[in-house]
Amino acid sequence: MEKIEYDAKYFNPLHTLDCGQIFRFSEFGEGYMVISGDRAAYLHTDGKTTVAECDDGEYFYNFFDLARDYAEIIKKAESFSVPLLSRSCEKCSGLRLLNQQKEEMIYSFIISQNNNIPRIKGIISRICEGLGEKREFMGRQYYAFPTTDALASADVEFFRRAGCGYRDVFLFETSKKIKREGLGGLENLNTPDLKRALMEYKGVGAKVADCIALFGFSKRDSFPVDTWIEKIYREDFNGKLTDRNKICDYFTGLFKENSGYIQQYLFYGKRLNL
DNA sequence: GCCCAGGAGTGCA
DNA sequence: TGCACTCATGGG
Repeated sequence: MEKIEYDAKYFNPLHTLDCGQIFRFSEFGEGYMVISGDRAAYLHTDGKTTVAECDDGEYFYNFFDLARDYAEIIKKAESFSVPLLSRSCEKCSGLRLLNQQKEEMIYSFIISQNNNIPRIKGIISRICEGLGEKREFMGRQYYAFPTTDALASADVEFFRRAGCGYRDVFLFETSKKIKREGLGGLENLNTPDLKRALMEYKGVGAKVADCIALFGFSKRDSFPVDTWIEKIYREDFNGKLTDRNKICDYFTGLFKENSGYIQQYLFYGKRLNL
């Protein structure tokens, strides 16, 4: 077991896990058990130091984005002098963006469309239980995210039974496309090209593509626009546009390479009613 | 019963 | 291109 320690001011387990970027975690011990792909980690903090315990330290060091200097990002974010953003930076400075698994993000965010977070978590969990390998971590059982082949072997009814609703066909077709083509063609694309390529998947529109690019491909110049961001745009930026694509262009033009980080601070801050 | 949830596909003007 | 309609499902 490896142990990673980090200053809690810039690594808060709750804020990092609860902000809507990840759906596979649960309360465990004094903190949380976090699952990514087929790996697990135990994340906890005493308020001074945050600790991640895991079998693969290198993987989770990257997963938790620990090479990135968040003090720098927050300083930049506060320079925009947007009250909501500054309040969020102050209270949620420990929110880190995760570097997650590409395939897992594609499925997760297709499921997320027109859906709520508790239900999304339940659906993903049932898909993993149905098709993923059983594993154990620190005495607790969990299921790995299914392999490409396992997902492609499932029929439409499997996804329906997992509670996906009308998204069952999207997931079914996505599984076939990934098995057929792999994800290699999505490597080394710039963000606009990646976004276009992701939107070739059924059930992936602009917003979902931005989430996959941001969390799965570490494209921090992405800025997903959902119902909450629309609300923030109107109420906190006095914006008048209604077209989500144009709202996205507005924010990425403003925040540039820090768009993704700032989007999360805004999104989470608004949801916490800061 | 209603409305909403980290929206997107489809058809029609 | 723009816009309305529809799509399961669970929670408040």
